[in-house]
Amino acid sequence: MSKQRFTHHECPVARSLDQIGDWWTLLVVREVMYGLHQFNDIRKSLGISRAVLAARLSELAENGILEKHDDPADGRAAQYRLTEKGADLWPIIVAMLTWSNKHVLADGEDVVRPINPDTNQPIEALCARDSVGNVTPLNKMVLRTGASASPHLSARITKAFPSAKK
Amino acid sequence: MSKQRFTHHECPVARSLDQIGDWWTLLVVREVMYGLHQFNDIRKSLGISRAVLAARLSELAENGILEKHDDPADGRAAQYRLTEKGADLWPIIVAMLTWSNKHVLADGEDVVRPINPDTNQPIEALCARDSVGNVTPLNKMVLRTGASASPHLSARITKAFPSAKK
DNA sequence: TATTTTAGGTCTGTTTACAAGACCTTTTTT
DNA sequence: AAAAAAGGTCTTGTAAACAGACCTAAAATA
Repeated sequence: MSKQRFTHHECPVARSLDQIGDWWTLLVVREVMYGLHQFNDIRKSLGISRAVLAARLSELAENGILEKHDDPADGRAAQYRLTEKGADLWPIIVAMLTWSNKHVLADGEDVVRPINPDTNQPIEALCARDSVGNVTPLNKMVLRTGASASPHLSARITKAFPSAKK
Repeated sequence: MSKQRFTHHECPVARSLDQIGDWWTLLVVREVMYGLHQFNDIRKSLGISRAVLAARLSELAENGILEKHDDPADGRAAQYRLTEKGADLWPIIVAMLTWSNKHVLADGEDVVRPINPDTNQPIEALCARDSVGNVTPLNKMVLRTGASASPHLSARITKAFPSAKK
């Protein structure tokens, strides 16, 4: 059987992994975020093979995460740009960066840190703003199922997050 | 040549993908977060093959994301529990959930939403708290390299985030 | 007690994905 | 006109994912 896809999964996390869960995909997105827009620049920076990069780029374009444009200055070259959907992957990248800085890198290693440009201070933790403007730490946050959830998933989530009463 | 690993990469994002970048890994973590702790429960819920789940669980344990405990009530069973490092993956899961709800799910589909339990309101956006307590939206945040960064990476990040002056 | 079921794996054969590098086409530079 | 470069595709070898059979120890059942 072919590699499983998660499109049929109910959980939104699984369905996002279907689009960005590949080993290389988020790294390609990161390279574009960091300012590389051409095939060969991305390829050299990542050390990825041509065939795999071509496949990833075309999947990312199919999924509306990147757009391929003609380079106005060079008829051979293409320009890969993030769509809004692609730019919205930023919080995921930042969350991974924060986790990695805390748990993966060696003690004292200081490679890249997220910074609040207003205060010039390093970011300490991610948090969440709700629809009335309140801010809460992420670890206090809970999940609740909505109208599209199956009874089975609703039961699981309710059990896992008992404090999220309706 | 074997599948590439990202351990040797400089970027923390790549190095986190080395531990959690596999198709199945984050889904296994999510299942444990949602309250499944036994091998067969996770396997049935995900529809993953036995061999692949065993491999993922043992990698997750090697990387200190899960711990395998004996079930005190059943000598056959094992209990997989998140470590602090594993529990700290929560922001990544939430970021993916938020992105998926906005960009992957169909319009009007409402499966699982993050909720602020204090106000009972849905989460609208992720943000970041810096070391002096200021909160800033994630899309304003910038990156800055630290002492361990190579000149090459420093140049790239500085160019990509010109507003993050030293 | 003997048998069956269950938990948690490992093993096998097949299919797919990834890797390096050769090759190709179009456009640009020399 | 020739060479180089951009952005691929194609080929071949290796590694990993898949389904399902098989295995061992513990628990439940007859």
